[in-house]
Amino acid sequence: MNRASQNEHQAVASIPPVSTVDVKPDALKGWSSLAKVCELLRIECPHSVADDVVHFRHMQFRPRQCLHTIGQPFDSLYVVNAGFLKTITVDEFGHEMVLGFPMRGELIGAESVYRKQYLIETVALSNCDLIRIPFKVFLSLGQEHPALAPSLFSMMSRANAHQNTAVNLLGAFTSEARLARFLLWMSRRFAEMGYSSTEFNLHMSREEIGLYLGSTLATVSRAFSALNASGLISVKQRSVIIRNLDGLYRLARLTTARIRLRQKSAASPSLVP
Amino acid sequence: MNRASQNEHQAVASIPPVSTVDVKPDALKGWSSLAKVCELLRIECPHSVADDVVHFRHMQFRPRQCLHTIGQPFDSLYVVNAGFLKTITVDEFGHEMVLGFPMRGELIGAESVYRKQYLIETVALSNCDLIRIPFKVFLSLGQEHPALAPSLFSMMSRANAHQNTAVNLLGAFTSEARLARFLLWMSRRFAEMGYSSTEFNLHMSREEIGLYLGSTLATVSRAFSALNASGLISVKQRSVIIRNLDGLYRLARLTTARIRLRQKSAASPSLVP
DNA sequence: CGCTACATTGAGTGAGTTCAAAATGCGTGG
DNA sequence: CCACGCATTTTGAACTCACTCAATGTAGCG
Repeated sequence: MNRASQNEHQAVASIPPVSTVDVKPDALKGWSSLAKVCELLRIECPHSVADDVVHFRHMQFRPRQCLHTIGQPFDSLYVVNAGFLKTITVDEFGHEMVLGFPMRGELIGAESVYRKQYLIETVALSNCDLIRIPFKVFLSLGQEHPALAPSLFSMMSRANAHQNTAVNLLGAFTSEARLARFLLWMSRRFAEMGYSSTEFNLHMSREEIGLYLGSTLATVSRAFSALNASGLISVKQRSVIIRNLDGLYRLARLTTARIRLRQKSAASPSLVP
Repeated sequence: MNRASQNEHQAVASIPPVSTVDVKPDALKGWSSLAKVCELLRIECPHSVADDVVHFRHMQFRPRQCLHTIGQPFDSLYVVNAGFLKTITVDEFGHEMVLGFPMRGELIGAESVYRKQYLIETVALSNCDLIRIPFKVFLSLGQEHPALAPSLFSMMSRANAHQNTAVNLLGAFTSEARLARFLLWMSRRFAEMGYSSTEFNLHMSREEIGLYLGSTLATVSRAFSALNASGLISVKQRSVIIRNLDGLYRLARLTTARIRLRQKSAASPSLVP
């Protein structure tokens, strides 16, 4: 229930270096127990295996580093312990699409199991600390600890469900509504991680957001400016402060064009137009 | 090869004509072996369990019938043996989104495992014959037949990967290019099912396609008309004949100038040197 | 203090949405 | 068999949002 880390907003603009938020202390241990992994993924970990001898190796990545590229043989899943990443795919004629932005507690690689090769490319957007789960170990866990099997399937399922929520973002037609939904969704995810739900740093560029939301760099930037001008958020570079949650919700629910920032004065009465 | 079935439109819940196309003969048996299910899903089925005593029950649905609604307790996965369906979700504001169109050989429900309740609503678009896999049985399979476990995870993974391919369709292309991609994708799926890849019946309405592709009924209809007029396809209501596959491909790769996002990964060598 | 990335903003245009009317197909019932 | 009604689809006309191109502004880094 802690509302940790108010430390980024203005701070981010001025103080760039290795944030203590991005790399938690315990990431430095180098190994994590199964219980820790389960906790990260928010799935049940039967007591019978809680003190298991199996431990998982941590791996650190720096911005722009790739975990894996498309076509590479699949061997491991990853669980994000700290940091921010993006997953992308390149279609049959070289068009790049952004599929998601994995964060703490999320599983990477679930879609690549069945083909035995990675279908996506995963790139670190910040310093990252990931827990590597060799798929062989993953399988053996299910064998040796029957009580754990349901959780393993839950892991896979959650990754799938996550994709669906992402699709929901695209349901809004106007760029501003899509961005509003995106921000609300990010807000929720930051809250789940124990960070502030109103002040956070998006670690991706405008272009990456655009590719994710199905629009362009310029449009995303304009949408940010519009939300900023209407007082719903404050945005400076990649750090965002949500000023008016209800207003954002109202905007996010708009599926259709027609009325947009016509209601901006209603959204923030404090700001005189 | 069997043509697409023109046999159903809005065959209401009054007439249950069992189509010989949509419901294959062997679907009438009522039960399927594990081997059959694996074959449908195109995953390996170890010989050791091929003659297993476990059998799965078939269920028939008629157009507009729901398999399950959102929030209902999750208990079973389904594998499509015959027929066409849609999966939808309703976001927090009541807006409906179409997530996919499951067809023969696809798994339904993978995203709902971890919450123990269905996150989606699945609706039959035609007469359907589905194989029900109670999740308890699914779990016990992994326990009793270790050799099968990898395949079970593959099933989950495939459902996930499927979602990703779907996202690819939504790239910021023109409506005609999106529709072209959609048709090519459907063509491939029909081919995989053993049907004609050039003549088939889309069982969904223009509106459902629109909700899936992120545009509107009218735009989808116009795109159909344009493709029809250009001779790439012939379309009459929901039945489509692909006349010029190469032309469709050319159109599908056509992008309203969306390029770039140059990748310069610091560590792993990327696809393009 | 440059350099290079990224972000903001402007102007013009085309594509897609909206609203609305007409047309088509299909089932029902006269 | 045809007339009618309903649902879906097609098409038209106006509007406007978002894309493209391009210039300017702002960080961050050597």
